Amino acid sequence: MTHATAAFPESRHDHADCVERTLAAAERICRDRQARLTPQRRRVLEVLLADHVAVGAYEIADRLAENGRRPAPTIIYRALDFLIEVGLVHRLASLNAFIACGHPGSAHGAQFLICNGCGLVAEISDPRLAGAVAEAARRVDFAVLRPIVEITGRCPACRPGLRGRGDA
Amino acid sequence: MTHATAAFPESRHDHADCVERTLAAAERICRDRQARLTPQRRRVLEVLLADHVAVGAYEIADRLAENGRRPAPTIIYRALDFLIEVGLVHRLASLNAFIACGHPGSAHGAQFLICNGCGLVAEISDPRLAGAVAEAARRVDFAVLRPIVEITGRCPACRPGLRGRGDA
DNA sequence: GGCTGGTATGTAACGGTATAACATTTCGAA
DNA sequence: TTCGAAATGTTATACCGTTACATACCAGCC
Ligand SMILES: [Zn+2]
Ligand SMILES: [Zn+2]
Ligand SMILES: [Zn+2]
Ligand SMILES: [Zn+2]
Repeated sequence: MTHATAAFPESRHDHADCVERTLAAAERICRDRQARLTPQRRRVLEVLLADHVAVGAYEIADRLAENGRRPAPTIIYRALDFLIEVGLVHRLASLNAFIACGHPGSAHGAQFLICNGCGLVAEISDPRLAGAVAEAARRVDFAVLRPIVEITGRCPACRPGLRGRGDA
Repeated sequence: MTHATAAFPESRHDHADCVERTLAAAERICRDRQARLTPQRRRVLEVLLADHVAVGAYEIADRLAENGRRPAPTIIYRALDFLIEVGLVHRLASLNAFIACGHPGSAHGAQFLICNGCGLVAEISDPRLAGAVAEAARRVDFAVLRPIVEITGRCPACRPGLRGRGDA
């Protein structure tokens, strides 16, 4: 099992590198799109990259306040709109919160596993799940525009009876 | 194609009967559970049954205001909590709104197709889709508690190039 | 009947989420 | 340099949902 495919980032994964690579990708994606990753927008993205947990807009404002003035909600929402538009951030409807995209750049259907123990959010892109959604819609002649799949539950680390995965 | 299995209620379906049967089922379900379907709660359910569209809590209050005083939000939310608890109502996270359950009584995983043209919401209970969710979670060792599947799109009636379904 | 405790309803205030409307600044291209 | 578009800033407001506490209703029991 490689790190890249693990749905839940291991606690020991090199998060500094994780952040750095995502920011580099963000810069590249925005350049390619001729979209401007301004300092504001970048700061919002950095907040979301700080950990693999969904963060609300007001919480983002609070964190940005730590070095400077607290931006008004509208500032945050505009930055988020931009980041979502270019595919760097996803909104989690069930949490009213936002999270950095786990694999930006490639067009992808995303589904989310949300741990209600530690708050970790895993973004998966499961073609079979996406296919099942498409198929269910097709069966009733429904044209899909925006499929939302958000699964709340418990991540492996937050289960009491946690046993090894057999690869240790 | 029978009415009972059509995901999107045909405009010509006998909605009065649809409401009546659901209310009867609601009475029975509450009796079985020794839960009290009080007039308040029943009125909220009736608002949600008025059509197959999701309704927000404040909108429910507005509609109840038409015959009497407008109940405070907390009244509405308490009724909704009750109705959700006994399985008569679902909450749609992506709309911050509520809808009457399409097939109350039987335990069922539900997925929702939400038309952004007419607002109609179809509740489906697709075992293959539910299975795909369970399988995707299992693959990453995630214990599912509450799977949310809400698919926004266009219902057959709201598509411009609508062609017959072959059964007309 | 009258107590009593649990359930349901009523009321007021508040907190969290998101947008509207409008002013100002920044930036890149002509 | 001028100009228009994009981005940011400011204020106010709308919408969604909860907290805290008071009151009313409805058993079962004395
Ligand atoms: Zn993504
Ligand atoms: Zn966890
Ligand atoms: Zn109906
Ligand atoms: Zn429609």
